[in-house]
Order: sequence, then structure tokens, then C-alpha cells
Amino acid sequence: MPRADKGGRYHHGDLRAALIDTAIEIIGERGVHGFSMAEATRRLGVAVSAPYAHFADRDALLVAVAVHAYQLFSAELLPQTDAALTPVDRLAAMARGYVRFAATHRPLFDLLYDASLDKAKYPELEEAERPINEGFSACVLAIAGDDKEVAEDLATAVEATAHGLVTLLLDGEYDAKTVEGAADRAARVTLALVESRHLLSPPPPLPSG
Amino acid sequence: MPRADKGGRYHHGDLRAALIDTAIEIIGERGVHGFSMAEATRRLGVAVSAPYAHFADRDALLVAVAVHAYQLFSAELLPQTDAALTPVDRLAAMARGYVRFAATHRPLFDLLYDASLDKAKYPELEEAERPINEGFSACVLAIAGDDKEVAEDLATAVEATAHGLVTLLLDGEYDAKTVEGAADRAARVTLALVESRHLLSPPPPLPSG
DNA sequence: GAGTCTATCTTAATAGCAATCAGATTCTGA
DNA sequence: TCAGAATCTGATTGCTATTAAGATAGACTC
Repeated sequence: MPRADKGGRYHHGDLRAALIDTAIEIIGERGVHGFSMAEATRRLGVAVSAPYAHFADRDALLVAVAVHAYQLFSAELLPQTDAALTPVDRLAAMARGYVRFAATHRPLFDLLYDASLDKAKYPELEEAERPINEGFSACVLAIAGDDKEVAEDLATAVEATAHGLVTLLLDGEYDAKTVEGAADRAARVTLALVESRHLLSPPPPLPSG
Repeated sequence: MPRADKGGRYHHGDLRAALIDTAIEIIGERGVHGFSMAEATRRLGVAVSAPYAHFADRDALLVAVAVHAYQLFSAELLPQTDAALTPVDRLAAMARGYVRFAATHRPLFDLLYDASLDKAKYPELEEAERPINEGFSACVLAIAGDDKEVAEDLATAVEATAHGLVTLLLDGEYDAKTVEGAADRAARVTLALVESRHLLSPPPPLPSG
């Protein structure tokens, strides 16, 4: 972990990587909102203008951190997919994992879903997110019997619910107990969605309003 | 709608209200993130320091706008509750309304759920949010047969899903078609949750993971 | 109506931030 | 060895929030 130990060398060595590490550090301490380029350069003992040789602007650096975060997310979430479980159980496990990641790495999670990074402008974001979406889709498709429309419907519902639960969880103050509680809840809601006739077949008529 | 038409008067008249209006205007144009005190004072033809006679800081002004947004939200959402419908249908209608409000007043919705305003620091926020939560709770309690634990579980699930759907909807680009599509989806998922044995009774054993 | 008090507003200033530019330094490869 | 490219510094611009001290207007009293 390189610190302000440049020791008079003009060139840093790997400022790009050091900036990403320091950004993760600062975001961990102060949240995405509390991160600033200036603070990062201060910690690295480097001129405020130095980062701009490696990143076009603040957002570009945050995107690099976000890519890193997605990789971590994948690494924690996807192993659940390989287990010898039924697709339904795997899906529930992923919902759990989603909640756990958000709670365990809150600042990074906020960076991914709260700091409005423009996915259109930074294609590497979608690229980094893809493994997650694919693991998820595979799971859902297996459940939906390869009916793509049903699968998309179900996927959206499960994703939305997990994400929404996390939002509610993170809005209030939370401790370990409520984290596992929310994880349980996410799993339970996932099961409810999977079994529902409202999602798994041609939808019955809806009351309008 | 008072503009930069102060016309040399030293006192503005009602700068406090004008600031809130202008803030809504700017947030509508540029999003919460793009709002600045400086821009607001510029539009009102007033010194940059003038707002601080009425609001402690930027956040305090945003909180005032958020209170306004909650009132609008209530006004659009709660009428659904009075209709002569079953509790379940009312709940589905509220899920719809939730999605519609978010899509129709996106900047205000972002202000409520994206700009991390500290509810502990500004109790008026919870106060303004209360009518919504109460209408919602009443509905859910009726469905759960006054079993508070089940009701809380169900409420969380429905709220989370609606919120999550909105998040997904707002993340991608969206047009009128997808808005109603998302509203439909929210209603459908709500029905699925309400009918699920996983939520409406002592929960069956969960696979761990 | 004169005088006082207070709220409101102005001017002026500080400090933090992102971003740019010109130039210095170091690295790289021919 | 030397030219060019990459990296970094120092100085600067212009935006932001926020504060302090003083001017002005409205409200309230005598």
C-alpha cells in the first residue's frame, strides 16, 4: 500500500494504481460524496494536477474504482452459482449475496448504484457488470424454462426486490443482525416471486388504477 | 413566480419561498446534483450570501424542497387509498402510483431517495413522509389481518420492490411506454407478494447459503 | 412621528474544489 | 546518444459553499 513515500522521486512508479487504491481508501472512510481528487493527491504526496495524466477527470477515476468494485462483487456473488443446488436455491442464495455485499462493502456499493456514473459514456462499466448479469440470467432462465419473456419479468422482479431491500436496509442505521435479517428477507421474497402464478405464466388480468 | 425582477428593492419580499421555487426549477433542469446555491441567487438577482438568512446551508434548503416533494407525492398517491377497492387492489394501485410519480417527477424523486439527506438531522423529513407510510401501512395491515409481523414483512417487500423497479426503470433511458410497463410490473409483483405463502404465514424453512 | 430593534440583504473575504496550461523531469526506444 | 513521449510540478482560473461586518428596510414602541 504505497503512501506518501515517494521520497523525492519525480516519477511515482504507478500513480494510476495508487490513485485507485487511495480512492477506495477515501471512499471507504468518507463515502463517494466525500471523495475528492485533492485529498487523494495530498495522501500520495503528489501535485493536484498529477492525476490528470491518467484520468480525464474525477468521474473517470471513479469509473476505474467502480470496475474494481464490480470485480469484487462478482467474486463474492458468483461462486454461489456453481454450487450443486437447484436453480431456485441458487437464485435465493444470490439474493442473499447481494444484500451481504451491499452491507459489507457499503461505500463501494454506493459507488456502483448511487453515484450516477454514465454507463453510456463508460462502456467498461457495463463490461464489468456483465458477469453478474449473466450469472443471474442463467439462473433465472433455468427457472423460467427458457421462456425469455417470463425470465426477464422474473429477473427484473428479483433484482428490483433485492436492490430495494438493500436500499431500505442502508437507509436506516443497520447492524449485523439486521443485515442477516435483510438477507433472509431477500431470500424469502425471492422464493415468493419464483412461485407466483403472476410472474411465471401469462399474467392474469390486472385491476386498473 | 418571482424572477430577477427585484427592481432595486433592497428587500426581496419573500426570498425564502422564492428560493424554494427556484431550487425546484433548477433541480428540474439539472438534477439535484446540478443544483447550486450560487445559481439560485443568480436567477433571483440576489447576493450569494442572501440565502443564509433563511437556510443554515445548502442541505437545509434541499430539505425544504424535499418536504414540498413529499407533499406532492402524498397528494398523488393517497387518493388511490380512498377508492372503493379491496385492500389488495389498493396496494397494487399504490405500487403503480409510486412508479408513476418517480417517472413523472424524476428530479424530485431523486431528491427524496438519492440525495442523502439526513433524516435524523431534519425531523421535518420524516414528518412529511409520514402520511405516505401511514396510508401504506393501513393497506398492508388490512391485508395481513392485523398481524403486525406479517404486515411489516409484506410492507417491506412491496416497498422494496416498487422502489427497486423504479431504480431499474430510471437507470436505463425510459419513455412513456416503459413507464406504464413498469407500473404494470409493479402491480403484478405486488400481487405475487401478497399471495405468497412465504410472506403471509410463518415462513417455511429456508435453504441456507 | 422619532427612535430603536431585528430581520434581511450587500459587499468582501476565505477556503476547498476540479480542471487547464506551460514547462521541468524522467523514461523509452531507435 | 538522442529524440520524443509519458509523467509530474507549479501556477492559475473559475466554480463552489460559507462566514463576517456593515447597510437598509420593516415592525414596534413611545
